Formats: sequence, structure tokens, C-alpha cells
Amino acid sequence: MVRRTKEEAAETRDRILDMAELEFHARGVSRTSLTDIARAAGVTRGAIYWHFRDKADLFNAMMNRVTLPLEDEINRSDDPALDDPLGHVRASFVAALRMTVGNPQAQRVFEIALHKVEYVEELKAVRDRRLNGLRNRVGHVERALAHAAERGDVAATVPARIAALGLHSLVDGLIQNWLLDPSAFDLIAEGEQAIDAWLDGLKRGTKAWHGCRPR
Amino acid sequence: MVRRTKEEAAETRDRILDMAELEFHARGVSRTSLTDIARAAGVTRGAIYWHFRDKADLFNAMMNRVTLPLEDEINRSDDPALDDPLGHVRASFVAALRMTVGNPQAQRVFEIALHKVEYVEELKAVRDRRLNGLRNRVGHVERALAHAAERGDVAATVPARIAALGLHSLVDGLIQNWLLDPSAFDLIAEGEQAIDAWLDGLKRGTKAWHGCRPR
DNA sequence: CACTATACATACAACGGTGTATGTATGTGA
DNA sequence: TCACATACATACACCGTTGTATGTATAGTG
Repeated sequence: MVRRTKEEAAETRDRILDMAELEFHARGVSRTSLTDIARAAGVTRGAIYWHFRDKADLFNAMMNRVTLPLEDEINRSDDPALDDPLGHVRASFVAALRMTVGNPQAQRVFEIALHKVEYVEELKAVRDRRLNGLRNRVGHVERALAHAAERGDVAATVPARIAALGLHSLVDGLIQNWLLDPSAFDLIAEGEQAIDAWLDGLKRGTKAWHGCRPR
Repeated sequence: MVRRTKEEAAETRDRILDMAELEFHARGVSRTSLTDIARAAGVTRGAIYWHFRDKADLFNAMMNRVTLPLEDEINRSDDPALDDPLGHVRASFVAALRMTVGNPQAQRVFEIALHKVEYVEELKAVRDRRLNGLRNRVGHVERALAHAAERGDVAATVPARIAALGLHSLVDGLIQNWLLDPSAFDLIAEGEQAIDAWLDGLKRGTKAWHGCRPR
């Protein structure tokens, strides 16, 4: 075959990543061979081995394309310059729901990460990245909620750590359950209600409810 | 080899299932060969093919040993005869947390189901079972919370559906995050606090907080 | 006590996937 | 323009896994 220019080579690399994403999503990572991906991308395995060391390397490259941008927004929640940390936290998590539903690529990659890969051996790097991302997010949200508590936006009866951990787990669980069956519920509308229910609970605090129970 | 008695055959079958659980957990389902499992169990592949049709069949049998009992307790929450539906819901989910931490077999199987298997092709049956279990649980919890609302145990401002979906997602997310890194937080203690925060939020309702905001 | 189904072990054939070595034509810089 | 690096395609050897066919000794059964 003909030698390509650098630009064309970059396109080839992107095509390989795109097709890897589709194939992994359709057949699972372990059952997808490099031959499958090569055929789908219109190249041979030679091209894949040129751009990537092996399947694990290709998988990591594919994951990193999508997961990074979402992290950033949430991780900015504890910026002391923000005038409404609680609002920013809320907006960030709602954005995650919207992205899950509205961005097909993100949806595929999430589903691959959750249901179409086994976190063992070489692929543990992905698990570690996911783990670190989780720790970071919870940490940022915790500090953001602490700021909100200082400002009086939320009651301090629920520790910020629990509030952050719970919120993150809630949204994580919602996305996970929805991906199992997108027709089961409306992730954006009902998910937003659940987030608000959690945040409203934080606003009013836990122990002081005896005197103002409704009904 | 010698022909075994029925009792011994049942033991062989159990050993195969036990070792499959360990091997799947250690190396992932797809990377574990039937030869691996046979060697660990002290038999040959012939024994496995005698007791199970193929690897997918073996996998399903292994999963069904553990996941069923946990379901039952939660699914009883909407029994109209219960005098404290809300308390039963709370106890069921706390029990799930305790089982995750305290029962090593359950812990392994959960981790396999969440991180060590790809839900494609033959294994989709497991995904379907998980999906049905999820729908059922949410349904039962929803009805239980509706009972609780009728009894005045919780305010009706948050729809029972959202309350149930949120609670389930919260616990699901907590377990999922904890399994990624058990040292990250105390699943039982902090998880229980998160569950209580959610339930307390339900008790007090959502819209009526303006008049009784603490501090 | 003979016979059949059981509970495996052993043997065999086939295939798919991986990694690497090699070929090759072209872009690119000196 | 010449030489080398680039961007692949092709070819090859190896191995693990699967499914099945076959062997075999015993447990159960009439």
C-alpha cells in the first residue's frame, strides 16, 4: 500500500479508535479481535500494531477520548471563587445525566466501561483511572458542599463527606441502572428530581425535623 | 477414574462452582478457561462438560447460587401485613450493605457481576436477570414507600417512584463504588448514614422547608 | 448377577487469535 | 536526489481453547 501523509495517518488512527468503540460496544472487549477492528476500519492488523502496542493500549486510548471532559466540570465545583457552589454541583451532575442521554459516543463508552469489559491484568489501568476519578470527584464535591455549608446554603447536620459520597453514588447508580435499560425511566427528568430530593434534604438538615413535620 | 456415588457427584459439582467463582474473580470470566477451572477443582474438563453444557451455563449456575436470597428480603417490603414498611425497607438495604462487607462469597460474586464479566451474547441472560431483579426491587420498594406515605410515615411530596428509584440507585452506587476500593470508605457506617439522610429527606418532604430551615 | 446408565478421564481435530518478522511504497528532510 | 524514516500490508509460526468423540470403571437396578 501507499505511504500516507501525517494528516492521513492521524485520520487512520481516529478511524481505528472509532471502530474499536463500536466493535467493543457490540461484542465486548475480549470477544473483539484486532482483526474485527481492522476490517471495520478498512485496514489490516498491521496498521493497528503500528499505532498501538496491543489491544490494551488501544482500549486505553479509546477510553481517554471521552471520559476526561466530564470530570473537569465537576472538579471545578470547589473553586472558592464560585458564588454558588451548591448550584454548580447540581448543574454538574445534571450535565452528566444530560450527556449520558444525549451524547451517543459518551453513552457507548460508559456502557463499555460498565458492562463490556473485564477489569483484570493489563486493563487494570482503566480501573485505576476510574478509581482515581471517583476519589477526586468525591473530594471536590465534599469541599464544595463544605463551602455551601459555611455560606448557610445547606445545614451542617449531614457531614459533607456523606453528602458528597451519597450524591455521587446516587448519580452513579442512576446512570448505571438507566444504561441497563434506557426505557425503564427518564434519566434526565426523574434523575433531576432525585438529585433535588437529595439536595433538599441537605438544605434542611437531619436532626431538626421533629418540629416541622408536614401533613 | 472411578465412578462416583450421587452424593460425591454433587460434591464435585459444587467444587467446580466454587473454583469457577474464584477463578472468574481472579482472572475475569473470558480469560478463565475451562481447563483453569478443572485444574483448580482437581478434575478434568470432562467433568465440567458432564455437569454443564458450556461456560455460559456454568456461569449462570454460579451466579444463581448467591443473588437470589438477597432479593427476597427486599421484595417482601410491600407486604401489606408489615406494621413498619419504611423500617423494613431501611433494614433490607442496610442488610445488603452488611452482606456485601461480611459475606466473602457474595462480595466475590457481586464483583464478578460488576467488573469481571462482559454482558454479551450468551451471557446476556445474566444481564436480563439483573435487569428484572432491578425492576422488581424498585417496584416493591415503591409500593412499600406508598404504604408508608399513606400511614403518614413519610411526606408525599416526593413521588414514591422517585423515592424508590433514588434509594435503590443510591445503595447500588454505594456498593459499586465501595467494591472498586473497599478502603475508600466504611460501607456499613457511612452507607447507613447516607440511607438515613435519604429517608429523612422523604419524611420531611420537599416543598415545605422554607419555614423551618435550621440556623 | 448381569446390565445399563452414570460420572467422569482421555484423546483428537479444528480454529481463531496473537505477536512478530518481513516486504514495500511513499513522504520528507538534508 | 538520495537516503532514511514512515505508514502501513503481508506472511508465518505458535499456542490456547473449544467441542466432541471415545474409553472406562463403577453404582445402581431389576
